[in-house]
Order: sequence, then structure tokens, then C-alpha cells
Amino acid sequence: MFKGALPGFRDFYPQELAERAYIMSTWREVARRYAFVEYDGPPLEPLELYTRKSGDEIVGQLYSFVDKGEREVALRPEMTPTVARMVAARANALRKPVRWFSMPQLFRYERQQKGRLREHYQLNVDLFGASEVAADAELLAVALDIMRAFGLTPDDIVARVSDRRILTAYLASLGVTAGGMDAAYGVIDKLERTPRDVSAERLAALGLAPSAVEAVLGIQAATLADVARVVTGADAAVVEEFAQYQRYLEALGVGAYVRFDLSIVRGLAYYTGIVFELFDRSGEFRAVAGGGRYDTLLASLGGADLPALGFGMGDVVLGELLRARGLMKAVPERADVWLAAAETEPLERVMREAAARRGAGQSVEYALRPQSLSKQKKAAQASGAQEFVTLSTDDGRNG
RNA sequence: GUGGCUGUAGCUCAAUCGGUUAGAGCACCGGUCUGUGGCACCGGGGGUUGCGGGUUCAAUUCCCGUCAGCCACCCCA
Repeated sequence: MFKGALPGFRDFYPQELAERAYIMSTWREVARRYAFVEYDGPPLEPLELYTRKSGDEIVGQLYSFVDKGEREVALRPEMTPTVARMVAARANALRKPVRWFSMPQLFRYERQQKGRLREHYQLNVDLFGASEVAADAELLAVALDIMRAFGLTPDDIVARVSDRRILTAYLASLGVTAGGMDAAYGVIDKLERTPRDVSAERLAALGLAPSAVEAVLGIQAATLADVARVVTGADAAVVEEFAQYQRYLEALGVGAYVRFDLSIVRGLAYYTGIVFELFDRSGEFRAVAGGGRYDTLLASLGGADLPALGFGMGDVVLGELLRARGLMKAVPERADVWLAAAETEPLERVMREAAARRGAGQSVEYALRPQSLSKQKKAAQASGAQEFVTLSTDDGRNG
């Protein structure tokens, strides 16, 4: 006797499946509008694909085991290594830029919480072979247009956008040393959920002057102009590029969603340039999506040396948000027609009509045993069928 | 992995101080109503109170363990 799904896994009853299908079809539709094409890879991969670059810390969060061929394997926890491998294998043959998306089910063995299960479906949109900042703008525009397609406006969603290079330059101008940079990222990443004095203490421990500590604590309010005043040389060019990025986002029609915010760090991993996260304005939910540029990842995985950028958007937090806002319109499919006949009619009569209609493409349901018409009508209403058709007793052709 | 809170029917909840065969609404099934749109009325199935142990004459109620869920941490998708 099984009581339910494993912890962190979901049973998709028709209502839940309809919601999932609604989310995924919307993802697919908007990605298509931006001329991204769909691909997929194996749900099971060699364990090494994830341990090689990500480090061993991730291993504890993998669903991994030894298969019957004594291979160490893992259920995929993310799509990036797979797509990187696929692109690298055909790097020379693929038309650049490569605009691909996928909606894999991903797995991670972690303690579950709201918005965070052990399995989820995640839209992955990636662009390979494009170093232009226009590509960064396209990428964020897809993510935001998806929000719009779900009915989420700039009043609901904010895209907080930063740039690794700008953050680094800004922190350097405040006196953060190269050695203290990662630690500073860590403090900034946790700024919102850490008491102010604790953060201040950690920053002071990095050797920052009191004024610099204040500046970091208030980094969320720092504008691009603030940054432009203190950076020089190559960094100034990066700042100008970011300004271009913002102009492109305006041109693409999603500018209202975007906010410059240096406190967005995106973990400590492989991002090399512009990064972003999408949040609901109320702050009630976890990040809805996140991504950015990771130009060195393909090369470091031993593949082609192609610039790359991408984002992920999971179905769990998004689904919670849509339900909370009354924007989850999905309902299970209903039959086109409910066929009824007098209780005295043989069932074969109804079946022949059902077969004809089904042959013509209609979705047809009927009572599996003779019943009174009122009973059939009640059943038809409960089923939600679009149309109630009663076969006449006379000629058998009527609708 | 750590800590806190919580587990009664498919769902939302009730059950006095520990006291008889654990109740209700919704949902589901059956029936009545030949007419009003997912109506009304009648009836029915479904719970070893998450599971295991302990205390007690007696446990849904008190204690311990365990599993699960929620929240925070950790970490990120």
C-alpha cells in the first residue's frame, strides 16, 4: 500500500497536469516567438559530468547511483552541462548564434520546502556564439515576455540586473582586495536576509573603511551613474556597455520590468558578465527565474570556446505565483459532446454515433449503461462536455 | 544535514478535564424530482485519529521514537 509520492515528488492529477501543460505551452510559445528552437537530452547522465566542474559539494545533492554496468550515473540536476556538451560536439557545424531552449525535468536531493522540491520542470533558454550585449538583451526579453504572456506586469515582477564585472570594479574602488572579493560577494548575496550589523561586521573584517562598509550595505541603491563616477579604463567601457543593454531592453519593450541592482550575485559560480533574477514585487516567493552570461564555461568543460548565456525558470515557484495572483487559468480538457439516448435505446445505437463522431475528430463521451435522460443530463453537466446531444428515437440520425 | 512548529475522511475542520460504536460541510456513489443550467430532497460508501511504542481502568487527547508536511538555516534550480 503506497500512500503518496516520494518526498519532494509530485503526482500530477488532471488539474495539476493541466496547469503544468499551461505553463509549458506558454514557455514554448514565447520561446518560439524569439526564434529559439527546442532540444532535449538524457535525464540520466554520467556522474562525472556534474562533479568535474561544479565541484564535489554538489554531489551530496545529486540523485546518483551505480548502474548495472557499474557506471556511476546521476539524474540531471541542471541542463547546462548537457547542452554544453551537445553544442561543443557540433560547434563547427551549428549556425551561430545557436538559440536553443529545453524544458527538462531536473532532480536534486535536498530537503524540500515551499517552492523547492526534489524534482521540477525548468525552462532553459540559451544562446551560444554571441558575445554582443544585444544577445544579453534578447535573453532577458524572452524571460520577461514570458512573464507578460502569463499576465504578470511590471507591477508584479521586477528583473534585478547586475554585472559581475561592474560589481567587481565597484567593490575594488571601495577598497575590496582581489583576495576578499569572493567573501564580499557572499556578504552582498545575503544582504537582504542578514541583520545589518552582522553584514557590517563581516565587511569590516575584510579591511574595509567605515565609509566603504556603508557603501556596500547600501549597494542596492547604487545607480549605474554612481558606478560610472568611480570606475576607470576598461571598466568604464563595461559600464557603457551596460547602458547600451538597458537601451536595448527598452527597444525590445521590456524596460519597465528592469532595475539595475548590484546586489544580485547569482551564487558564486560560473557567471562572467551580466546576470539577472526575476522576482515578484511582493517578495513573497523565491526567485522566479535567473541567469546570465557564462562565456568561459564551454571552454572549461573541454568543449568549444564559445561565448554563452542563458537562464532557467522553474515551474514550481512560477506555478505558486500564478495561483496566488489568480492567473492560473488552466482546466483539464472536457469532451466536445455528451451523447444521450432514451433508456430503451440499445447501447449499440449510441456507440455507432459515437464512433462516427470520433472518426470525425470529436471528443465524445456517453453513459456506459442505459439510464434515464435526466440522469444522463446530470452526468453530462458534471462532465463539463461542451454540448449535450440526444439521439432521437425515430431515425437515429438526429443530433 | 541542523533547529522550531504541525499531523483526525479525497478537501476544510470538530470531538468538554483523558471517558461509550470519532462527527459535520464540500466532494464521491445510489435514488427521487420530466424542465431550468452545474437546483432541491432522501440514502450510502469512506478514517485501526500518519506509523510504532509507553503511561493509564481508559489515549484523537499525555510522553518517547519514527515518518511526513510547513518554516528558518545551509544551499541553490
